[in-house]
Amino acid sequence: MRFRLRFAPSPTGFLHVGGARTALYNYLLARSRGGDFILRMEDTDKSRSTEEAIAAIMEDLIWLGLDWDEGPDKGGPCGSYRQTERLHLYREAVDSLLAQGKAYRCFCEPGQLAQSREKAREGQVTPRYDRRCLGLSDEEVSRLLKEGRPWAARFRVPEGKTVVNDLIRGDIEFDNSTIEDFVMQRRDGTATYNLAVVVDDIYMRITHVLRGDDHLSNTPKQLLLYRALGSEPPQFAHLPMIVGADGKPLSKRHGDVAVGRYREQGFLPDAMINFLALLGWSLDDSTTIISREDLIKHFSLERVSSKPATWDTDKLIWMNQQYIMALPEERLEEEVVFFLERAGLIRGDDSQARETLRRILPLIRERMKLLTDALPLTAFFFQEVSPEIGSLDILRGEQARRMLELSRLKLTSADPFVAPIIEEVLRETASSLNMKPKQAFQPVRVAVTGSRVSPPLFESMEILGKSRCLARLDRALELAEEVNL
RNA sequence: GCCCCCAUCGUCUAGCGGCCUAGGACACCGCCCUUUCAAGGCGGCGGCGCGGAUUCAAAUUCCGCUGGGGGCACCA
Repeated sequence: MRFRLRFAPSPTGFLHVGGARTALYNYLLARSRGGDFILRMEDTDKSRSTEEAIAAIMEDLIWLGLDWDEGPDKGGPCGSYRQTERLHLYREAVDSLLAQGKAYRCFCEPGQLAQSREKAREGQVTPRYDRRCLGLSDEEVSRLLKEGRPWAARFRVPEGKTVVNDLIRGDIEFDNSTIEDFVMQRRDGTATYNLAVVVDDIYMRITHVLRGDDHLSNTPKQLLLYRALGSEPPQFAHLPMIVGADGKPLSKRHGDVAVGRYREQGFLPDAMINFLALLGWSLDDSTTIISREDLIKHFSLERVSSKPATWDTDKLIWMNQQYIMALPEERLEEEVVFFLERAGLIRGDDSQARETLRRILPLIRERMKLLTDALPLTAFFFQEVSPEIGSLDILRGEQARRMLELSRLKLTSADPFVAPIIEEVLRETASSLNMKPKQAFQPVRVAVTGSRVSPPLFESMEILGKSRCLARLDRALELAEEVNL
């Protein structure tokens, strides 16, 4: 049997990291078994679903490298991949269930139902539909229908027990008496989530459903529906939720939850995938960095944890740094150019700037945790600097002034103006002034880079070039004058 | 109130009865290297929620408790 899995988000917002992990696990299982990965939009909630959200979700999935075989944008053999375009299928299912007596029409007013539900809650009683419309006679039903009274279709939950055979948790038994006759079709004729997923998954021949834990208690309802519709249900696996530090489901309160936000902050998709994969799954007792290929090769449900995982941005950051350090030169350049260009520091088609950047990259790559870290580390190459407020005091004092003055003078005759020579000159200067290297180089660093934290000084100076270095030393000298007043 | 899930260092986890004086990674703290910051090296801190039971032997099995979470919609 060919594995067919799907990711079915409701397009009411951006792709959430939890959703991304669900998508990833579905993707990995499909790919590891040579199956299909399908994208389907659960947009039956018309009031909250938007086209922008559909586009945004697809964009984020593409960024993550989770490509699908069938989906709203590329179609496929199983009809439309948006629920709003499959309404007729749900209607047919309801009609058939109605005809078989496995479902019935409910004419109750939603408002009234909500009211009695409230009352039940207050009375600390389990709220459940009282099946009052199940008792309606055929005559009454046709009379109400003739009157044009709106109705919803409820599924008639049979007696007995329903067991969910979860691939991660094992068998979970539910007593059907704890399940109410749920609505499958609203009075406006649209299908409800439980009906729509089941019909779609049957129709799309989905073999495995991997989804969040929060759907576990919906599963028996869906199992009942499969049975009533005469279909073999897929295999289910409920993934533990991703939670915040307080153990509550991850939400905006905990920080960024939108995949797009991580992209903007300079995270690499590969790092994100690696991190997400390990949030609930492990290969063995020691693997932390694992490639997509290996993920596909080794992913299995048996090694998925059943315990909720806490989102840990620190670990994601560390992982991102690992990926930045391992990125091939050209790739790193591309990624960094994107951010530098966006910040207005360079133009992507400026070949001279690109050349400079290529020389800087080796100096900064192990200093970057995020791609955006390249900005403060490279800005001084592309624009004039004025020492930050916090660094001004480095220029203060007689020692600093003399170091700047002397090195300015000696550097004039440094030829060629390359790192080893620059270093030699500066070290000699420092020792002639009886200064420790650390103490002596900081003023120079601030003068040249504008900051007390920078890429390696001598190499940076070489790349910057002699004239600009001398000019910056001059400026710093002037500044030092002012600071000392 | 009812149903369901979960429980190893602060965090992600390994562990599927003896290999565990519980292993790895992140974070944290030292030290080394060092022109700043990183990177790197070395070392350290730190955990089986509690109580029963089974067994020669339990982190590992069973039961109870406690704690956390999810669900109980004409939302998905």
